[in-house]
Amino acid sequence: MISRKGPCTAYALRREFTESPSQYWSASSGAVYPLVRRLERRRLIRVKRKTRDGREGSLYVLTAAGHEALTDWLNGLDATATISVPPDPLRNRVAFFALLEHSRQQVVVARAIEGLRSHLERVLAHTERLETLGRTFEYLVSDGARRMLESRLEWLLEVARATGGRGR
Amino acid sequence: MISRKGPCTAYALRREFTESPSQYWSASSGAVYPLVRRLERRRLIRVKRKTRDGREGSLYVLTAAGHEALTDWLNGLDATATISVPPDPLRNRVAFFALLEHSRQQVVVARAIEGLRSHLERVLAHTERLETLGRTFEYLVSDGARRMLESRLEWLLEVARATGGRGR
DNA sequence: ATGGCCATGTAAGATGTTACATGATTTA
DNA sequence: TAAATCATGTAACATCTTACATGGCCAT
Repeated sequence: MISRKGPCTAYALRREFTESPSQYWSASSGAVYPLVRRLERRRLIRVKRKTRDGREGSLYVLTAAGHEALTDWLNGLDATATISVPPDPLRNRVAFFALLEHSRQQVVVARAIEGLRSHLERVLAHTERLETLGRTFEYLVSDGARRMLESRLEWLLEVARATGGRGR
Repeated sequence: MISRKGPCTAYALRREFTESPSQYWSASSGAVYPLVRRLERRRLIRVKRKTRDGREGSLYVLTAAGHEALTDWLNGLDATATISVPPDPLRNRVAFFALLEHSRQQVVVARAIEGLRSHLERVLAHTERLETLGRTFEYLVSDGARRMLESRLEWLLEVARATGGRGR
């Protein structure tokens, strides 16, 4: 993120995390400020200069070692850990679904389908906006999220058939 | 897992994690033994009896509070955090792909596509085996993983078009 | 009877969460 | 100018990783 944004403060990074539509980034100050210090200690980033408002605070940039670590990470796109099935709290719960009463299964799956549909609508709108703006990689990322939601929705419909079909 | 397996030791739980095709479970002894203690301290599980081989070790079962926590968790299937886009290290890297040279982008994406294809074959075989065995929920979970891989593969092909189409 | 794996752990260090503290800046 | 918010943190606690320790079981 520092490489993409240029010189920025720890707080600016926090904002990126906070505003991300993805919920998997640790945006708390207790996570970000110590993280920035560790990156500095490991010489992957360095202070370019102090901020010029009255506050304590620094603008960080990547070091050469930081750039190298970044391209290494990007080149790991084809690593097995990157490629193999990502975790999914929805799939994870269904794995233990047999422990739930059958009637509850149907209720909860039906509600999840509704929730997924409305979430999908929002993501789709966002994806189309990025496409018309011509922001290629942002569009691709959003479209990846959209595809994942669609595939999960179809899958949930299959789950609903499997749990509903045997009922009563 | 304790509820599904019946009385079992911490080590038996470790085995389940280790053998899971998903790589997101912490199977190290340094994670599992302390976890079991915490669950016991919080009265979600309790010792049913000691093991009968010569070793120290206990068989654990759920308490009433543990059953309640489990069904609460399963009923959270439709919560927003459960439903919304799950994290994906592949998508995450593509989000920063503009920082990589164009020629590297193409190489790495092509390799990722190959890797995804072969991974998908293995998961597909596993899914079909579970279906013929009639193990409904295990089949559904595996099929969810398969669908996710397929949708990511199609998406990667789109990424390849987008990065390749603009190249020289 | 012994070497290798099974089973049960512990210790140190890394990282994240939650809650709090403190001063600067902005806004009503 | 008082209240709200911005910005920069710290502290305590929870959890996970990596590496190690220890003793039981089992096959040769």
